[in-house]
Amino acid sequence: MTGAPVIHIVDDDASFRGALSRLLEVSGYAVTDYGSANCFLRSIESAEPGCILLDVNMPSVDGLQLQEELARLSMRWPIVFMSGRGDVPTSVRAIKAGAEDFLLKPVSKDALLDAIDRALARFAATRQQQDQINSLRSLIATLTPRESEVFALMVRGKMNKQIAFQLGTSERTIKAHRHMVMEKLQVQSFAEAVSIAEKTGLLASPATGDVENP
Amino acid sequence: MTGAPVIHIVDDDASFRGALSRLLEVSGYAVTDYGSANCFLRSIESAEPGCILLDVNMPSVDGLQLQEELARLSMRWPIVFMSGRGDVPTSVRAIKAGAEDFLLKPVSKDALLDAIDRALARFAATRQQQDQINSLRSLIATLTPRESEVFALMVRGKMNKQIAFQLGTSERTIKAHRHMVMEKLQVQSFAEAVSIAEKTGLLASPATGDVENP
DNA sequence: GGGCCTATTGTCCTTGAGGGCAACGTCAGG
DNA sequence: CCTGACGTTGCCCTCAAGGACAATAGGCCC
Repeated sequence: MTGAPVIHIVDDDASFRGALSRLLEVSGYAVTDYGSANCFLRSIESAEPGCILLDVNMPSVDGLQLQEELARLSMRWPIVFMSGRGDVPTSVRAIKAGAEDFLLKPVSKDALLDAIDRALARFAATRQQQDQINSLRSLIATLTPRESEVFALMVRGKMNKQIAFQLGTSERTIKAHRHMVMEKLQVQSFAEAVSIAEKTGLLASPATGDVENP
Repeated sequence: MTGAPVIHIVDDDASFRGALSRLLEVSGYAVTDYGSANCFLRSIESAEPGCILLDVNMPSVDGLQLQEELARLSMRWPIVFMSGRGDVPTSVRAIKAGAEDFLLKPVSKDALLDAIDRALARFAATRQQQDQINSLRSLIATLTPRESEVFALMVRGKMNKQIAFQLGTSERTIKAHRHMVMEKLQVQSFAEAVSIAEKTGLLASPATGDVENP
């Protein structure tokens, strides 16, 4: 099922959509197509991840609006726009919003395949690093509230005794929590723990009620 | 001198350039202007940092070429393009290469000031984080070659004895180097050292001849 | 040759981190 | 009422990290 990434075509012109589908399929891509933005949005939950070939001018919800909606849903799949009468402001807006490319109809086959390749490459790269962050976050999610507090303080370089004081408990307890943190995060060294905190943005957030070390 | 950021106008049309300069000056900006891309490139070393208002269509070196050249020089100042007869592919290329905006002549005053404000805001944000990275890198630059090796290994969670073995020296020596590293990086805790390594991309680079810990 | 920096190393001692073992109290579920 | 997860803590022991004090050796500049 989740083998190769899928190319999702969204265009209200059925004949164009069909032609495009066939073109991409013979080029070896997996393709699905939708006649409208709403149609795509409805099936988005079950859709295979991949990139989107999106027509700008569509009735009801146009391409840019769909792009906005996807951003709101945190669906950051790469988008390649296609437009018949492309104007500069529209293309600028699309690209600034993160579109991979903005092609003018009639679309040259080479340009299209090139854009799709770049989109898929970006997709792969993004997904890989996103997966990594997510797996780290899921590890962190297994920490109990108390362990999270200890984690946040230890990766800021606080000593056990300082953490104990700040949390109003004993050093031995902190050691116990710390042990659990290392175990749950599946790291062997303190350095790795700090690295995880850094990658997941934990160190960027404000120190929770930090008291400067005397 | 280095007070407010400067807006650098690059356009071959002298009258347009003049009008733009006056407009921006009365709006309270510091402005310099250049009649060609080469003219700008010649004075770039001594130029005040800021953003660039760049005409696309110029003889000899056009706006996009200047953008490329600046990227090659790692001059990542925000660029606002202006073009008389803007076409979609050109604008797409400019934005994809990182331009802040792409405006069509005649440029509306509001749109221009808005784009400039965004460009300057981005400039400030970028510069701030860049300055932070640079100051960290300059700290790292004070490390001797040997200290750098030790630093790279310690932030990967290696124990002193492992580092000593790998570098063919004694544990005591590593302790001495480690001490110097902490001092030169001006950090009190090991966690901060790891954090610096992470921020400066040191942890992303391949482990130098890493030997797995038995 | 003398002075200074870098790298190196040793010994001794202190402190911090971490683990083993054992135990206690609370609170939510079953 | 029993169980299990969570938070808690004491005692003791080991090992790693770090500082103090001291010393050696190679290079480089004056």
